Amino acid sequence: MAEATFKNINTHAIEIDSYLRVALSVDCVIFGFDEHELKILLIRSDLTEFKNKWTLLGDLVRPDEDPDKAAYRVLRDRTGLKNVYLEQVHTFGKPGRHPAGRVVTIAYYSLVNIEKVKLTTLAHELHWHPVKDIRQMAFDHRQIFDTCFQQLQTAVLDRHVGFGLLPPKFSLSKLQRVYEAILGETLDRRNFRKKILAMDILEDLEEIETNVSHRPGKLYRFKGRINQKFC
Amino acid sequence: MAEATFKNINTHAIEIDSYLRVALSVDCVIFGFDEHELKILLIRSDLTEFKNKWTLLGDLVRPDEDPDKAAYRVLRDRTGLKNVYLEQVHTFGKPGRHPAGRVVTIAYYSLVNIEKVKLTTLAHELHWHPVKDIRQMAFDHRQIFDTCFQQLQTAVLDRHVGFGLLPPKFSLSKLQRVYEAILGETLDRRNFRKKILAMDILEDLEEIETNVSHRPGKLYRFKGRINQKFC
DNA sequence: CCAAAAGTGTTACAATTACACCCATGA
DNA sequence: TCATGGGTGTAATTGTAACACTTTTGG
Repeated sequence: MAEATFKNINTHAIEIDSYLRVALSVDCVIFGFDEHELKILLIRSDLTEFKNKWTLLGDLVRPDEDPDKAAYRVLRDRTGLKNVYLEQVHTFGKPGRHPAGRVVTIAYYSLVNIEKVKLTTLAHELHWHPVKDIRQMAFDHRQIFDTCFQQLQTAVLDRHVGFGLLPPKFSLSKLQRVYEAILGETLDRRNFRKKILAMDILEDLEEIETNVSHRPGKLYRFKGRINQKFC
Repeated sequence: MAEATFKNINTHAIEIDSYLRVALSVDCVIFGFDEHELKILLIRSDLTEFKNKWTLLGDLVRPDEDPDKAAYRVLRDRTGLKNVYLEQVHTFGKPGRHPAGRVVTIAYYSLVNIEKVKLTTLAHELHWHPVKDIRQMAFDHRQIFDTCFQQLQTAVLDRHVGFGLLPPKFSLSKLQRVYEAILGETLDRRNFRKKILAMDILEDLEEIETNVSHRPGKLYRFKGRINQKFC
């Protein structure tokens, strides 16, 4: 079992043979919030193994590209957006997970303001899918989605990342709907407002909604960054 | 910017050129608990760039090896242990992080019962370091350690993973010392006991400590698995 | 004036914190 | 008998959960 010494990459200068290398990709679960519903952005695969199955947006990480940057690149290319919330979640690397050979993928989720997303191309039926309708997906993407969605549910309570799904100005009701969509449960309006306002993370813009056929809500802005992980 | 279509690995059958491949490693932050202190297992690097700096235990992931399995392999080879708590934390892949070229590493932390660890070889001064003494490390290993330690601090409260550091039978005081060592703060004894016992995750073994020069504590066993992620 | 959603406080309950004395053992 | 850590309960505080009516707007 244990030999006298281990030669490895942390302790010794070692040649990394080509056969030891793997392809590295990033896959992004891009969440958007459409009035009342959480959605993710998907395209169809053309691979014979997964013909017509839905897949996440991803790409190979380029030589000398930081994986985080690669994920931002995918987002920018697909949504036109630059300043979005992005968080690395988990790396999936089971052998056989990809028909093209050994492809290890780093999964990210990101939160975008869906109104700002201009889908510049609808190639491969790129479009938004309600989270509640997600069934089978290509590769292990269903598992990746599940992991990312769980992470989002934790993060919205712990770190209040939900603001990433909203425009800069929003009413408390919109914010509540975001929390409800992510958590999949309804929340008490008074308790929600109390809690959020007590956190002192919102700035009252002294403005109200317009063109709503009911009493307009006050508008707020999220103070500071959602967390340190912006690009 | 956005082209009409993107050819990528999720949608098209693509040749993965060799230059797109990277070396993939795993690095393990192996935590042990030595009476009153949290420690991690480190060795010294021989690489000229990091001569005599401390490094985590890691290795290249083998062709067709599941990264999780690779992490278990590293643990088994270095500690002789098989059934340990292991959790993937984050993947670090900044270009330039490793002098051998493009090496992307998946970081794990693991929790072992330090009494069971027989360091079969002391090559490269393999030994336990108090967490509080950790300073500089080779590569980006200091950052990896910080990330894993933070994760552990969250996990011990959320998922009570701390049991992984203890032998099967332990007293409540030992358990409390584990929590205190991980969190870096002292806890109230009565409140701690109340909380842990209320969770109904401990089995009273109807045994007591022996050979202690004070009133012996009752021994308990952790019911069920720490979480689903055992090997 | 009707429909729709905004705004607002109080009370009950649960969880957390703070805190001090006696007990069992080995030396 | 002394030193050491084990074992135990209660009261105060804080946080969470439940709950209903009035207001403002557009149609």
